[in-house]
Amino acid sequence: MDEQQLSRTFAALADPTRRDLVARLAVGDATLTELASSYDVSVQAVSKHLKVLEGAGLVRRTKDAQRRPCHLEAEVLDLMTGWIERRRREAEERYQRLDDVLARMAADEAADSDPAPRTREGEAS
Amino acid sequence: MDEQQLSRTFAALADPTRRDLVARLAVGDATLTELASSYDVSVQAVSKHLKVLEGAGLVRRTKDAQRRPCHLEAEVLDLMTGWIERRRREAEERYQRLDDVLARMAADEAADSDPAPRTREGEAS
DNA sequence: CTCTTTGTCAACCGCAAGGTTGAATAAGCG
DNA sequence: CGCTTATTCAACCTTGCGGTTGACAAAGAG
Repeated sequence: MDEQQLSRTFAALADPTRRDLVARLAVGDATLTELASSYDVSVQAVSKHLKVLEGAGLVRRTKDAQRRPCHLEAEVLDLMTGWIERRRREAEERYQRLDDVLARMAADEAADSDPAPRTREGEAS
Repeated sequence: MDEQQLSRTFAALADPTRRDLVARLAVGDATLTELASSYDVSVQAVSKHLKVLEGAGLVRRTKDAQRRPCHLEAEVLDLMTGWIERRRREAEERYQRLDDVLARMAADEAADSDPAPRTREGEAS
């Protein structure tokens, strides 16, 4: 059910401006106008970006008079790295399994039953 | 300059179907129809998804007769984790710095009754 | 050669993303 | 109080995404 959370977080970081905002906030909190001054888009656009980051749980906006300092909520990033590392590990395991190599050879043999030159099934020439 | 690469990779994984495809391919290579059978969308839609993943460098399609096995290129994932971990570390460092706590206190004080609101570290690094 | 399997290409649709401008709200400042 | 600053809300526009259907290419299988 945190699939949505994952989607939102990945989508949030898919935008270069938003990534830059996160990078900027990783260093220190900042307000909208402070942040917006770094980009050539309107303040409203940056506000929207921040709202997206907020929706992804990556940013929390606190209240201070009429300005609203943004704070990076870095723990959410662990959700992503968790997901990624899992796939990474699975792929690694698979790569190292002997069964896999054998299965690959069998599959090749089934595909074209000739004495094939075995490197990897990849580059067809 | 691999900003684009990052954007493409994050965007690719922002879609739940695509994430599932990656998860599926992390376990083992598969063809289009094999993969498509798991989802309730058309084969063409899945093909598009694979093309996106391919564009992000996450998948490589090899040729085998009329079918095209898909293989996960897991190293690209490291690009993301690299970026993420960097921000994570920066945020962590910042959190642990004493200066930061002091600045926070000063900022709080500034909010209440303040003569010198210039305590925030700007865009130094 | 014909038929079936596997996958791609092309055109189209609905919708949300990212951007704009313009007006509105909220809170310190003179 | 009225003005300025900081932020948001609302309407609108253009693009791209994820999906569809329909036609087409390529390569085994009969």
